[in-house]
Amino acid sequence: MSGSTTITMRDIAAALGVSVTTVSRALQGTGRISEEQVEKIRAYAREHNYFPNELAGSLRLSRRAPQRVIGVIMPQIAHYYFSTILSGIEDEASRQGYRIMVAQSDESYEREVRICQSFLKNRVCGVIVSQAKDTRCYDHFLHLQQAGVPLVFYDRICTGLNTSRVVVDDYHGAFVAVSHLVDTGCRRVAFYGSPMQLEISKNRYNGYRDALAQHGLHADDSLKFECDNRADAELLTPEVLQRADRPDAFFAVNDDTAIGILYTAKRLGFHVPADVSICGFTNGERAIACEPMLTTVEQRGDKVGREAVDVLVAHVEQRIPPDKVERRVVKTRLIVRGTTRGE
Amino acid sequence: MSGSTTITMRDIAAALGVSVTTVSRALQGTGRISEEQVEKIRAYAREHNYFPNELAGSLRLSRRAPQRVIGVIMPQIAHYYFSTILSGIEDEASRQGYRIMVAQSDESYEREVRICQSFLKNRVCGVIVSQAKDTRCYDHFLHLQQAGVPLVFYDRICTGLNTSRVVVDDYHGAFVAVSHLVDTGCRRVAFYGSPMQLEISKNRYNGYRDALAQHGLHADDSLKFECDNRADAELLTPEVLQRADRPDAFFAVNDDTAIGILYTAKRLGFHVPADVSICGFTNGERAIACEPMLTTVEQRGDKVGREAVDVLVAHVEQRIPPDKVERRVVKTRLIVRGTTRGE
DNA sequence: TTTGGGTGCGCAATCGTTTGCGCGGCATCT
DNA sequence: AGATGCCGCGCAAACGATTGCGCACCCAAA
Repeated sequence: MSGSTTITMRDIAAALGVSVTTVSRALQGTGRISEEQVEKIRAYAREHNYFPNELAGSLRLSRRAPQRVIGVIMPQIAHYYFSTILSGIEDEASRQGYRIMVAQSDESYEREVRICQSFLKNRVCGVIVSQAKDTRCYDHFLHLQQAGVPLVFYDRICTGLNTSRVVVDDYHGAFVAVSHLVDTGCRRVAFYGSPMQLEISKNRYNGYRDALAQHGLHADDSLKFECDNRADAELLTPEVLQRADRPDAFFAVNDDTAIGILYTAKRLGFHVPADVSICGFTNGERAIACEPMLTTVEQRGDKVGREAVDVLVAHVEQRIPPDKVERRVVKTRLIVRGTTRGE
Repeated sequence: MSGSTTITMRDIAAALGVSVTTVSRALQGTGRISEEQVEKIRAYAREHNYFPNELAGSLRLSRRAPQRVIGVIMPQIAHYYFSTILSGIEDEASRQGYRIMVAQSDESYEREVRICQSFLKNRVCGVIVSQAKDTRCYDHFLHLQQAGVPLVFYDRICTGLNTSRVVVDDYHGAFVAVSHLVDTGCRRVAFYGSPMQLEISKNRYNGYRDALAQHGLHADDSLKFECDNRADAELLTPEVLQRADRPDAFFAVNDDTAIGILYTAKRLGFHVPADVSICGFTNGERAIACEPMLTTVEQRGDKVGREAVDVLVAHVEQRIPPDKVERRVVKTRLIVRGTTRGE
């Protein structure tokens, strides 16, 4: 076969001596066409593996029904949490008959803007986005909205814009985790978090603080640190553990940081969890690769992705009006393992 | 603004009292239009943030130039190696001016077929795919080829089809890893691999066997096991280590399995690497989360992704004819860490 | 005054599909 | 026999953008 491009309805019509209209109606079963013709046309189409050109359809209907493609923007793809979210997005989108177009911003504002433009050009029907760290201006998101493209944020919410969003229950996750630490005998719990501008960090700190308060303890500011990766944790932890008023537990903003604390503590001769308890956040692959395995707050990325698609599709299909914002919260769950004492 | 859909050239033309043709030429700078008009039209377009409808363009040019969207099929997205590949794909595609449409087959043949159909409907210009484990029939891939859509396989190559492909150098990776084990004093190296139907497994086994042979050792069949995940490794390893002729080293097909061996060995009282050396394959997140850290063969997913896009785009842009297959191999590299003895 | 060339712009067709409307033929009812 | 209704099908417009062709105008040269 040298004919390398897909055939069109016109080709079928010509071959069978009927009009394009008849072919169209025969293929989609609408309209009054004789059984005989329908059979013949469908057979021919199957034979030459005809596929309708969605572009043409979407173009024609562009005013009424947009094409079923969702744009997805992520700061990075090769990252445990984001890749589980993406998996959830793909799964749910697929289930609802949508395809996804994916792009990573790489934490760059410029790339984010360019991605939005290309999504607009490609006529996606909606966009699911977690914004880049250095995004301060929201015009590109506004343009999408003005063009009638619904927007749903996840994980990193855009504080400057009031749109639908899906997040995990950071406050509750932190609250339960820290409660567990205190319940198992810890009295001085250190907090290793990201910069406080981030919603996530703020919420987790509040959960931490309130859990302590509920148990009659207070959050000691000298135990609150800005540290959210393993390398920094390995630099910071020795001095923290060598203080006279050293903590007997650590609550870290992610598993990576927690593992940095874990190995540093072990290297310094502390026993985990006998001397020091540690709790992370995420429950990624690493959490069960370390020794002892990490107690951590499970954050179901796949559910976040699914919910995001669900909200977005509801907007696209006008079951939720554009101006109404929907906020969904995915529950977190504490997974107790070896870095904290059993109850 | 209640006008929620993007404006078209017709809108601009109407507003400014010129023809659509003029607008088109003014915007893309082609044709003889007065400076004055060009300015006016561009200003208006910018003002109302006009974006060309790519669908219309692609439709018009469908016979000549396809739209710049690449379809990507993965068995699963939430997986370390695949997500790094996807990241590489996105990066390179973006750099070359393409967007990607991503779908996961979830290892299901039926889903794979449906994905191919929807890619055909959406008129992607090419497809990058790693096939599902239970795919035996290749018709859906053939349909893509017949429709003139170039195909590039990565990781899991389709043995029934002679297409362009990108793989990592499994043989060499295994050869170097096993050589390292022997060089550091190991004499009986066990092989934990996937079923031998898979190319990957076959190649890694051959590298293992030849490395032993080169050092005057021979591959003992009683040390070859079908075991490629942590749970199985934890079940299998105790009996292997309690044999009289037990191995003094393990070469595993992935990090997950290697970590299963590592912790099982430690639990049984063996010292790693003094008594038992272990080497994995992938160099994922887990490799540095375990203790001691894992010696492993680095497999650069991002490079695989980049190369795949590069080959595909060359096909799409006809720099490589459709019938010529291009095979690219991405180099692997041994990363020596704590589970093997230093040299 | 005619010819010629250049400039600024519009007409209309094209891509592949869907769909409102209408046309001719046949059967049925009055 | 004339009126009515249904059946099977085709015409043509529409979606948004691009482009070959040609029209009208102006200015200069003959």
